[in-house]
Amino acid sequence: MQSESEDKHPDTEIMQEIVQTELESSRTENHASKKRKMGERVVVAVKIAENDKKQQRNEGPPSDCWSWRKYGQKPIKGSPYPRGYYRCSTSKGCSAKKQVERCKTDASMLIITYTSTHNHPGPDFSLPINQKQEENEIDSAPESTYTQPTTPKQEQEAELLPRETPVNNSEHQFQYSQSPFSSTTADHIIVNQENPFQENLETHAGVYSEDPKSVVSHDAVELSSLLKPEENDFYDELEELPSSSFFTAFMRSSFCEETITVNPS
DNA sequence: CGCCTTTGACCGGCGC
DNA sequence: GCGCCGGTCAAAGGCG
Repeated sequence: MQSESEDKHPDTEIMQEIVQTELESSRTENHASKKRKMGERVVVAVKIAENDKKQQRNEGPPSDCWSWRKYGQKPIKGSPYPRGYYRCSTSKGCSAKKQVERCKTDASMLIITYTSTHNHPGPDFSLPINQKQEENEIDSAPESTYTQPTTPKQEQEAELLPRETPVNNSEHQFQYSQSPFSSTTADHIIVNQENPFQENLETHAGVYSEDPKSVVSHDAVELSSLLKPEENDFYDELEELPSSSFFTAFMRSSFCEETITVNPS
């Protein structure tokens, strides 16, 4: 499988996506007690093109501007498809990981779970080396308090949006460090609306910030309709997310190139 | 030669 | 305490 090496030429046709997060930690101790300790997670459901043989046949993860190295694969109980474990190989020491699995009821749907964060700018980023180093230093603290998930989807979405949101310098740098994106991916993305992300921005991001539950459940319905009942608890949890959660912040950052400040402390 | 995937083993968390 | 399960490690082999 050389799908990773073909990363820069994604075949993935992204038709639909649902983004959700889980918060780690003491604040969600009930959840934490149920699941293993894990950092912030961002789950992205990606529908791949039906004619995408590579994606259909195998677990070739949707491409993005990061390079990922597979470090494991495990069959998941209750799912006919294995889950692949990937680690960011763009930068040594980057703790970003992702898990790729298929929706068990819809093989064309990939469930990608991002964990941890990239502690380095994206590969195509035009930041000067010394600036990258600075950011690495800044974010080198293993359990950085302002960790926020970085998803390639985020990058792709951002690329589709007009960059009309200037932010102040330091924040902008951070945003880049957490959410770099490459122009090499966007032209491969086919969406089923003229500007779905713009619409998302208007219809989702705004609502998320006010009432995440309603939107989350709305989106969850779409995916949960594809899932077997036992998978729905996944979304049940989601609905319990605090409204001021990192999820809200993530959604904001996902749909617009705005700086977010995640500072739990 | 370096980087990647594959795959079985290992480990720790969790439920019973 | 035990077994199940998910996540990670690491050796081996492949590929460009």
